[in-house]
Parts: sequence; C-alpha cells; structure tokens
Amino acid sequence: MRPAISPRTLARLPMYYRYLEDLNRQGVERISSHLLSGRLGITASQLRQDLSAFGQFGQQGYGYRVDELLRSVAKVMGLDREHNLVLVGAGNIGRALLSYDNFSRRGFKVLRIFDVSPDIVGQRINDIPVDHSRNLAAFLAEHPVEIGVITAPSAVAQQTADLLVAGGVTGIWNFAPVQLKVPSHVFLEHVHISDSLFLLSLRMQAGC
Amino acid sequence: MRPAISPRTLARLPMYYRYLEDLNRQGVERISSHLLSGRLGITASQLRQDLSAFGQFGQQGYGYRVDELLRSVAKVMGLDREHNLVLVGAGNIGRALLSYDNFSRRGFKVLRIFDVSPDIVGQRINDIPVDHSRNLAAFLAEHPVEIGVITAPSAVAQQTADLLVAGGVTGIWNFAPVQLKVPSHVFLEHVHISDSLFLLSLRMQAGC
DNA sequence: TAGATTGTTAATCGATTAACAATC
DNA sequence: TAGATTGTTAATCGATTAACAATC
Repeated sequence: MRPAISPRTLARLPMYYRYLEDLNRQGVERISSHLLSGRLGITASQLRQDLSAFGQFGQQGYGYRVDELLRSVAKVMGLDREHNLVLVGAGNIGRALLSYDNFSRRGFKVLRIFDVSPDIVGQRINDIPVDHSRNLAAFLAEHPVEIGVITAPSAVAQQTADLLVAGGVTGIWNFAPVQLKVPSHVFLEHVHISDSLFLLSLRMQAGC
Repeated sequence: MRPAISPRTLARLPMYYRYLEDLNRQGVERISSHLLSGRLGITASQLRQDLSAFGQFGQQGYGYRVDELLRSVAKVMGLDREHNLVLVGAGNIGRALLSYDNFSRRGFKVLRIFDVSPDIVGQRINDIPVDHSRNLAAFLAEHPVEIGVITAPSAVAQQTADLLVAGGVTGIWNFAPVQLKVPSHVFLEHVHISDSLFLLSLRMQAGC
C-alpha cells in the first residue's frame, strides 16, 4: 500500500482536474507548474509537491502535457471507471444534483432514488426510478452500490447512513447539516451548504 | 484591528454554531470542551484554542453555558444582524437554495433574483421578484447589497462577479465551478459541489 | 474545600515554501 | 549546447496537541 497522502493535497486534486479540463478543452498542449499554479492562486512548489505524491508526470525543461496530465489525474481520482450511486431524498437539493449532467458524464450512475413521498414513489426523475425509502436495504442487497448520496432531512440522515453502510456502501456523500458517524472503512464527504454561507458572513464580520 | 484569525479556526466556527444550536434546542444547559469536542471529532484543546481567538466564554470548573456560547458565536459570525443578498441564476441550484428557509430565518434576505430566461423574468420565486440580469448593475446602484450569490452558468460567472463587485457587494457566494478573480477587499466563498464528489471518489480510490 | 475545567503557553507535528541538482 | 523546468530535499512556517497554572 502506498503511503498515505496528505488530506490537503487530496483536496486540491479536484481543482487541478477541473482546470486541466478547461485547458484541454481550449486546446492548450503544454503548461508549466508556474503558469498552472499562478492561475489557481497557489505556488508552483505546492503544485509540484502535490503531483509528486502520485507519480512523475512532467518533463524537465518542458513542463506538463495537458492531455497526459489530465488523464493521469483522472485515473488517480478514479474517474476512469464507473461508480454506482443511490440517492436518498428527492427534495430540492436532490433534484438539483440529479439534473446536473456533469456527474453521469463522469461515470457516476445513479441507479435508484429513494424517497418517502407518495407523490413521487413509483415515478421517474431524470429517467431514474423512484422507490420508497423502506426498500433501500433490499435494493442494496441485490445491487452493488459504492456511493450513497444523502439529501434527506437531517432527522433521518444518520439512520439513512446506517442503512447505506449496512448495505455495503463504502462512500457517503452527505448534504444534511449534521455530523454523521460511520465506521472507519467508509469514506465520508459532506457538503454543508449553509456552513459555507455562515463562514462567508463570519469572514466579512471578522475581516479576514 | 484584531489580529487575523487562522483560516482553519474560522472554518470550524459554523460547525460549532450548528452543534450548539442542536444542544440548545434539546435544552442542554452546560457543556464542557471535552464533551463538545468529542461529539465533533476534534480535541478539547483545539476547541478551546479556537474559541479563545474570539474571547473568553467559559468558566473554570464548569464549562460553557450552551445558550450564552451560542449567542456569542452567532454574534462573532454576524448572525445577529440582517444581510441583504441578490441571487444571480435561478436554475436548479439557485431554486434549491431559495427554497431553503434556513437562510431567511438567520437574517439572510434575498432582495432580488436575476436570470435571463423570459419564462421567469417578471415572475416571483418564493415571493422574491425575478428581474432580467441586464438590470443587475442598476439594481445594485439603488439598493445596498452585501452578498451576491452566483448560481449562474460557469460561462458568465466571472462577468457576474465583476458586476457584483462594481455594484459594491463585499461578499460573493459562488456555486459555479470556476476560480473567480475578485479584488482583495471582497470575500469569496465557493461551494464546488462536484469537486466534493470527485474528492470522495479520489479518497476511495487512494484509500485515505 | 476538593474536583473539575478553563485559557494559555510550550512542544510537537504537518504542510508550505524555497532552493537546487538532475535533465529534457 | 544553453535555457527552462522538473522532482525532491531542506528550511520555514503555521496549526494542532499537550500540559498546567489559574480559578470557579
């Protein structure tokens, strides 16, 4: 097993990926660590240090080939393969995520949506069947799912996480504003939307 | 002016606030740094260190009064006053944010929504008038707005930010997956939703 | 009072930056 | 070749943790 990579380094990879995609789309062939880091507001040292945690992708005197680096970063991030997802909670945020084509394009396939509202159970959203949440465990027993998306209300977030974990999910993407407890083998990422607004307010207030 | 507070400390405040609110709602009167930090998965040292950047809120031998600490943290975060917002881009994410009552409850008032779609310009969403984006500058000239929310497509995110800054906004809450450039007096918080999913994928792939 | 717990100082740890030999 | 730029080691910086005197 590779040595553990620093969490800060990991957290910057998606930004690199996003920007490299942009450059690639624009047809840029090569880029140096100085130019790339400058655009991202970090130092060239940091960029090279970060990349070196995953391998050697550049050439002295030349820099990086954008398309090659993009492909390498994608692979490191697991974006070269498919991921099966389920989404629990088809409220506003859930629907916003589902309508975002960026994910399916990158191989994140939502197999099924779970909700408790009789209005939508049995329907389809973005061509994905909506099932009642009580059937979540049964579904997971039948289908291999890597990632569970929690867009359900806070009150049921923890029990939803428990069901997902029991069903063999190894990654949870949580939008409910609560600290979830999951076993250490399960990876947890949260998007605390309101925390972000409150942090903006705090920084404006504190002036830093 | 107070000495600058570490960005990591700032970033944890919203979590403290959220959890204290929970405790307060449950009627808990007092809590020690050990108990509180334990629930949040950090050390008691870190919690006390963080709080001490803003003042002294506890009592030796007793701990913290939940309601007092909550009020203090809210004040530090600027949540004891109103903030005027405008939202640019009433797509899926924009609408999801607008339907989230959590913000208006905390004093974040969306004065107006801007979009370019003829289907919604002139309508109201959640009782907030929708105006054409071309009128954004004019609106900002007439109304004091602190925070601009960018939920518009990436392609127009930077020019939207420029308009907001020119209009006197001092905080930008950005949901477009691009690195915005803003002057140093403007505070910028972004919610890069897809970065978060990609980071989850990366961590699962890398095993850390 | 005795026990508990804070606020803060000092020690440790980790992350960032600087520097440079290797080399395209 | 000469100039440019990488990958990596060493130096610096900042953040976290440990420890403890102060005190409720």
